[in-house]
Amino acid sequence: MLNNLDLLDQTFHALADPVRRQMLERLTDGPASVSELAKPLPMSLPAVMQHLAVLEESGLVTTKKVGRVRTCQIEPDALGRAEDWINERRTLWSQRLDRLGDFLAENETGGQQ
Amino acid sequence: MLNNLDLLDQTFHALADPVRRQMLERLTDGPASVSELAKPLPMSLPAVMQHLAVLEESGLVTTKKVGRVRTCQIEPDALGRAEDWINERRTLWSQRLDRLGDFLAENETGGQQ
DNA sequence: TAAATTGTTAAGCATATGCTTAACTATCAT
DNA sequence: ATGATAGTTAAGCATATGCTTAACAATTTA
Repeated sequence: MLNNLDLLDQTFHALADPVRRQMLERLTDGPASVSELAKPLPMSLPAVMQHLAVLEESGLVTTKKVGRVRTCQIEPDALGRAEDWINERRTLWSQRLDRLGDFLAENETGGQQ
Repeated sequence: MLNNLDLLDQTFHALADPVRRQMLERLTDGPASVSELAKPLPMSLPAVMQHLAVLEESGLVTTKKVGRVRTCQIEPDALGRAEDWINERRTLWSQRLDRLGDFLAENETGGQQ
């Protein structure tokens, strides 16, 4: 539980917007320029740049400018942070439900209220 | 890609706040009342209720009121939605990186720029 | 060099978020 | 019935988000 938490905040926040998820899905097919990312989106270029900034701050995407073109690509490790938190919770939650199931089974002799 | 997406938005948004994650972590240990959830949090009860509302809307938490006490519990399946999206992306992303690695290896004969 | 392409910055604006306090309701205990 | 407990609702407020349009800058390309 480090300052790591702020990055988790930013990662989940970045993922919470369908436009940003769409951008990530596009980048799954390979690197893209800002304009390419913007093309399918129903908004101005500056708006796309702002979404891109959120993705960069979260670490989910990195970019590099060459000439006048900025190329964007995904950063798989960043997604790992969110994945780890969720997987850990899921494990604990299902364990808890299992124990609850056992408890209910053990007390099934009488009757359910 | 159904209306499912709105729920994904809500789920990731719910997870993007450290207070809400803390509430979820508390609920991992078992059901709790609203007051119990609020006790460790440095904010008013109404503020906690608002966070709870976000968690409920996302489906991550369900509640039930008995007498004057509202009991809250986690809903593992809801977390599965976020987990699935992330896991799918991670798989695709690492496949892409593998292909990229292969490509780089194949062209390693000459030299890297 | 002039024009087109690609991206960036700044300002403004409407709405959403995350809190607060105050007032209120419902239930339980005495 | 009185008071304490648990939760709820409403209003207000500061800040953050998600866009927009209007300049502006840096590269190509012609």
